[in-house]
Amino acid sequence: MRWSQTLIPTLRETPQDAEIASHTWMLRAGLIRKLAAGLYTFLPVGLRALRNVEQIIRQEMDRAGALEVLMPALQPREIWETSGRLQTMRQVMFKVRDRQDRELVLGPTHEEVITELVAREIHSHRQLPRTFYQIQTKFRDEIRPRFGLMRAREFIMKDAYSFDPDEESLEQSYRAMYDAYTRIFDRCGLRVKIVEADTGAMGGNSSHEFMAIADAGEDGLVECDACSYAANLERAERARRPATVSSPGSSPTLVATPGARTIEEVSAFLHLPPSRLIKTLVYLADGKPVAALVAGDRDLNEVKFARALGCTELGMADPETIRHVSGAPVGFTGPVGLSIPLYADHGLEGASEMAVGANQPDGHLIHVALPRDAKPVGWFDLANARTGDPCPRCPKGTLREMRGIEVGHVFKLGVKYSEAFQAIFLDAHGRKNTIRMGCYGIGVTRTLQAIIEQCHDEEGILWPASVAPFHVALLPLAPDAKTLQIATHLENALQKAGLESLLDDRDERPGVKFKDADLLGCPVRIVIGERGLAAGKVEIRRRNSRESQMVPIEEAAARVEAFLS
RNA sequence: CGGGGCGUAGCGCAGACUGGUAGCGCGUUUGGUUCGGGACCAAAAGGUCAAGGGUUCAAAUCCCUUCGCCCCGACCA
Repeated sequence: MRWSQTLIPTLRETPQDAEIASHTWMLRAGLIRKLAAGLYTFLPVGLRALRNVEQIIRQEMDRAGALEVLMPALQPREIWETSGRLQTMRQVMFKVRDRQDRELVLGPTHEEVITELVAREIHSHRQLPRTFYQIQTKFRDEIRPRFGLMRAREFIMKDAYSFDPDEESLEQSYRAMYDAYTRIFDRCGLRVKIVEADTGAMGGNSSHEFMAIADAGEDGLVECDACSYAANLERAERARRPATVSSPGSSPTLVATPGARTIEEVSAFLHLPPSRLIKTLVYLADGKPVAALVAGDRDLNEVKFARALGCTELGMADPETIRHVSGAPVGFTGPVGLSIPLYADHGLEGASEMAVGANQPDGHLIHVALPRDAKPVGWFDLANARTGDPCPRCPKGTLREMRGIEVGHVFKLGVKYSEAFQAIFLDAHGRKNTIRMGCYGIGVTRTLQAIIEQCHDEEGILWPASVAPFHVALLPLAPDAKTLQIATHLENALQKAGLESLLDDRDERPGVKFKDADLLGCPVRIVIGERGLAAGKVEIRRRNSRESQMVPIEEAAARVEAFLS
């Protein structure tokens, strides 16, 4: 490919909307351009990299025995009624109407479509197991599109769906996808952690997320330093450790804390660290007020709280309700004397000498000991896990927090969709059975951005060879015919070796070509300049290590191959 | 949807408080010189200052409304 024949609009400055490195580089290297919030055009170079990621995914899916299909993005609303997700996913669904005023949905995912298909076409155990996949555009009306391709409203996803006759077979299909995902992200050059995850709106019983480790990631996760435990923060447990019981000490005493509402304010006012305060958070669980108690330096995890309560709807209580149940404005609620059910984090078991809201305006209680002065209905793991917490799975391990980008997610769905769509088969004995399902997603466009988030430096992108839009950047420094002729010769030699190159044939000064080549980030750069040409040599340089060497022109292609293997 | 910020040339920004000529850098076009880390000289093009309304002799600037974009929270690949 010749630079002068394509469109690579590199930018010298960071565009205003770019907030994180990968977004900045995608824009500056001319890979994508924004049309509107969460909607992006892939330019030629960006598309090449995207296709490379897709190809890796396709190869590994095929290798795992999955069958490629292509389903419509436009879907009738009826199938969403059948699954019951018209309601549960309504916030993210784009809807359109046809000329007869029928409502259609732009597919945010394809469980409904594939299950409807399978219910029609698969009737026998002889047709099972099967796994289908597609690489296709999804539409989600995200509450907040963010960071370029990281969270877009229209994006490309690889989604796969497995259909098995029983749990054991599902386990195998799940494992096959899990292993394929591991290989895919490895081939893409991504460092990922596999974590236990919450199943969310997808439903089903168990799931794992593939997290590309990055500080800019939207998800928190924890990992044990001793065993293999790793989990999304939404779900991460922490071991319950017996409290170091100190004697309860003096009885609760009221102190005036005018205007001190937040943990920080109370902490500063009473000269106590936040860990010595107890947060009392009033929630409405299926309409009934309840309170969660966690240490002042901890965050309540609502997913865990909902699980402890066994409720279906959970939300923070409004100020009116809080005033009603506690007799004080927001900021002065405490467990002592509170008449609603108290759910306490197990880290507070046996805690004494704590400070809590006094349930009256501008007052807090000190010298509070928990089981003595307020009796929770039980002790639960309610707070988010964090660095330093004990591992829930092994005796010695300590958890460590990190951030990640969710690039893949695998679910064991069970029969949620197959029951709704009557996906039933006859087993070897002629008995009717419901098909077991699994579903497996990779955010393809997100993966591409995650790669850049992990592989860049202060000059630009550092593509792994497997996904690089070009293997080699060819830079003829002088615009004369002879230099260009050698560059063309090298282009052909590389092509014969199966390597793709970008020949920068623009009439630009060397500095501009160097800067743009660094921005683009092809793994290898060949410079054809006067310095080497005098000795019949060109310079070969690796983008990531910046090592370079002069090699004879005729050996260049072979040397590049060696670099890339 | 709640909170915060921003819309001025293709990109990055100044001008706004204190109303009166639309400006800077980069990029673009043409000509010339230059050619191993974002060159230099000369000339040129490019703007209904997001949109609509109001105040005023006069609005990019003050007021109101709307729209768009970005960031922080609840959702997800």
